[in-house]
Amino acid sequence: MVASPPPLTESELLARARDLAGSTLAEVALGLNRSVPGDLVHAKGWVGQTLELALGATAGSRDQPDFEQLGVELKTVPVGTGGRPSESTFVCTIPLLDVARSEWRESRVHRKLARVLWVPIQADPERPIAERLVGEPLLWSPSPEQDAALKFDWDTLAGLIGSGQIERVTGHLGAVLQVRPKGRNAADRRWGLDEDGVRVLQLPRGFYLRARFTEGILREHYLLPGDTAEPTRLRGRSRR
DNA sequence: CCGTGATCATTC
DNA sequence: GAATGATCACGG
Repeated sequence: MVASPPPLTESELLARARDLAGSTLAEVALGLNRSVPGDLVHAKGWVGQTLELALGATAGSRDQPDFEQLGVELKTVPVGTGGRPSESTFVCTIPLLDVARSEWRESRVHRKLARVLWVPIQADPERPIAERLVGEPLLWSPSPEQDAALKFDWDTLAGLIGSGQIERVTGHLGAVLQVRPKGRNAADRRWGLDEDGVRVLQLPRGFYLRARFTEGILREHYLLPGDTAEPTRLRGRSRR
């Protein structure tokens, strides 16, 4: 068995994803003739790319939905103990030169998040990559409230960047959406605009969903622990 | 060369 | 510990 052909419908995609739920990453990789890295230091995208292959995603690195035919984006999300996301979720890079002229409804963020297949992946650091489990998938579109929250942050952040105030845009801004570096390293540069509209080289950045926002998405669909109070268990104690 | 797949690792 | 800023591999 090798990579799957693209699914023809959302139902088919969802069915495939459900079939993978409960498998270990080693089992998924074995079916694809893929080896499993011992750690992710030099393979940070390995989990996402493996699931893309297993589910028949087609877009590669192009600025298109992973499942082009369906307009669906695939996102694996690492979850720790308690099933809560342990990382933010990368959405897309920011087109520094023309973000000023774009609008929310036409933005990359809006397009990417219009339809997302979330696949939680068990990712306790202690657990070897091979033994991590694939979780139950969730096919999601933003609720009106979620869309409004995303738009609010996007308007703010894109507005700052578009007006050349990118230096003021740190990871601290945004309730649900944030901007963080997204490049080869801190020396990487892309063309952007300064406050006078002059082309200047800037650190490339991307939009990310805060883990708390993703947690809310998962919580709508799954019953996550933590809803019930777990008052002071282990509070104030250190390990070992 | 750039965007996508993300997680790492240093700083709060 | 959590969050921000930095980093790594790959495909087209």
